[in-house]
Amino acid sequence: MTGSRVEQKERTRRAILDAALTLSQESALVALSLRQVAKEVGIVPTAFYRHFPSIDDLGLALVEESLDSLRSLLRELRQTAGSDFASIIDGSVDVLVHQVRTHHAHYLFIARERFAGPAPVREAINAGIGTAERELAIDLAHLPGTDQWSEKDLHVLSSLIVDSMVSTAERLITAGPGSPAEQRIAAAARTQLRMMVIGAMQWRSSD
Amino acid sequence: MTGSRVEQKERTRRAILDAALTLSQESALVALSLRQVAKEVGIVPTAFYRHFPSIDDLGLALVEESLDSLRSLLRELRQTAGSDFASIIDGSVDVLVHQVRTHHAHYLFIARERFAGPAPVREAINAGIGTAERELAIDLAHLPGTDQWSEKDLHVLSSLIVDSMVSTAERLITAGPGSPAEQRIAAAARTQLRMMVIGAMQWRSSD
DNA sequence: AGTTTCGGTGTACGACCGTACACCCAAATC
DNA sequence: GATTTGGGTGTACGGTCGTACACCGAAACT
Repeated sequence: MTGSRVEQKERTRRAILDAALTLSQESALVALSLRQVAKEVGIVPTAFYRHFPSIDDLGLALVEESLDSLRSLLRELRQTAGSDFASIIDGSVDVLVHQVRTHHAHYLFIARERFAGPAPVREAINAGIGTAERELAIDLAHLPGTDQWSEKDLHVLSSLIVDSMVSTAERLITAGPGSPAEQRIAAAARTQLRMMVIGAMQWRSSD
Repeated sequence: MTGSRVEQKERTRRAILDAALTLSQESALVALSLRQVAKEVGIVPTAFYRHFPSIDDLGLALVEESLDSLRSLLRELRQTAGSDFASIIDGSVDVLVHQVRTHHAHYLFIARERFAGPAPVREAINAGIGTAERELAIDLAHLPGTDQWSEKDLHVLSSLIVDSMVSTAERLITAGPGSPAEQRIAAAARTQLRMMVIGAMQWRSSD
């Protein structure tokens, strides 16, 4: 085993996080025991405390990690340029599908713990989604046609879009990466986004 | 204690279901122990088996009960008539808010267990939501303006609306019944539904 | 009236849980 | 080279878990 002491510690910490993420995929965070994680990692139960004060703190670290995936998704979405709405939508859905595929465990974790997790975990996740809605609202304000929208309406549209994306992500998770349903779900998400954009563009004029 | 033996048994069964629903509101179904439930009901742990073969079967019974609430919501929504779209939307959101208020525990249970519950529970819940989408699609087909929509597009719109309602319900749950946020969430839901309807009405003509 | 049925009781077992405590030993520090 | 540091070990404790088993007593049945 190579490496200095701090490298070794970091490696064990990572192993604990990975084991916890793997184990929490079947079942849930509340049903995760310190001893299960320790056994999976290959250390004795008490050694766990060298890295985390409690299982709850492990859970919180897992949320941070999963929210990192979410934030990278948002970053990638913002960079998804396109000449028209249609290509922006297509690109965004592609990004979503790809991200859910490559960070499947993280998004499954978020979906699971958003409502079922411990209170601090739930709050952290909902704060992350709230941030996504607020950032999207800012982006929407820079789009043509939303010049004289109220801030409230901007946020309502933003949360509508984010909700739809979250639902799509959840569907993608339960469908499983690479499944035949994946393409169907992606196609439906594109259509839904188009409908929403059309509705939004007509909004002020018919209000 | 009045009542025949079958009445008494039914009363205890109800007490078990109520206790389980109450206990599962903090934490989750997987973190629910037979002994906790028995203690809450006031019976000895082994007496539990006189009513359910296992905790999982209790969970399944709880899902059925919660899905009954969901079905009653759908029934009520279908009866929400109105002369125009605006009044149908307003009435529907009122029904949703009222249902989530009066059956708070059931909808919290559904939100929690939809992704975090045991596999049979998850499947039952998603089947219930799928049914809602299909029924809404049928209703949408009877509305003016959707004459020449494809079946697929009908279902895409239907799932968009249902997703939005589910998200609204989840928001209402976490906001808590009677909270100041409730009115804000309801108002946002109305706006979202209006945007979706506008988008849908323009759909074919711009496709 | 005698018998059966059955919801609820009480005890008991082994498995797993979190965690306190004393200990070991190699890397890091001096 | 002597000392300190700290990740990992092994044992041990009290608590909770699901569940098997024998038993009780009143309602239900014959």
